[in-house]
Amino acid sequence: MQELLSVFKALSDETRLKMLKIIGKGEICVCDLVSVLSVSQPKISFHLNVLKAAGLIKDRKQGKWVHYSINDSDVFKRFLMLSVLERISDEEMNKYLIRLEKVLAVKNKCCD
Amino acid sequence: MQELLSVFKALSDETRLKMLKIIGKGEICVCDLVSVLSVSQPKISFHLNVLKAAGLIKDRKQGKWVHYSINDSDVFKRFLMLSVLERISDEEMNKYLIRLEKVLAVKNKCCD
DNA sequence: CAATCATATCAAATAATGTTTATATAATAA
DNA sequence: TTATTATATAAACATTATTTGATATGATTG
Repeated sequence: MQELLSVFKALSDETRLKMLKIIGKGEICVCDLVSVLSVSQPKISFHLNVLKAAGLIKDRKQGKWVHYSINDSDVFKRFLMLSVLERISDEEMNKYLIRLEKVLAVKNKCCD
Repeated sequence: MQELLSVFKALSDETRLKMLKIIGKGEICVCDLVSVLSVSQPKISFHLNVLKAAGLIKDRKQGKWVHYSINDSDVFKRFLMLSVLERISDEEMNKYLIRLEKVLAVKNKCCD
């Protein structure tokens, strides 16, 4: 039951759902998440930890950077997340998705 | 997004998951939930409220009693709950399920 | 009607989570 | 090696959620 609880707790926060929505678009590093969502870096790190502890995302270290992506090793969690992301309209994420586009376009600034 | 959050928040508490597991066995009144889970009545009422506000359960008043049951009007929520209940082993619920049997057997004590 | 029972609600106490600010670490670049 | 960059962590603080104990409400029974 505790593992299940950790997954629901991880999904019980607006910032984390937004983060998942962004991470769901593709692997992304911490600094890019920070600028896309424009929240403080320690805050992002804190929430990344919660999501990772719940097994929803995984990380990959590369030099100074840490890239996070959806952890698809567990079918139930993956299904849960996808059905969730589907339920968050792109409309209410628009602001962030636009910034994501920009960040991905200017990929030289960070993470490469 | 807020509605989705309310569902996950509702599912983020051990007492509430246990309650859902019991309610999932069939409609049950507050006093029976209290004795099956042996937690205080205001606590049960509080959590019933959270579950109901999230649209996971519904109530039915009958005289002094209020009977709660799974709200199956929303397919996604229902699916979510069922897949959750499936993941909580009957083993870790055994203690409560035994008490539930007893309560249902002596149905005259309460709720009829 | 008075007493009792089932449930809800409220305020206060407590516990759990999230946020901020400052600092640490580890990799890289100068 | 020193400076810089990306990320993590820790301590203090703020916010939110849960629990408790007391009381209210509304139905029922005697």
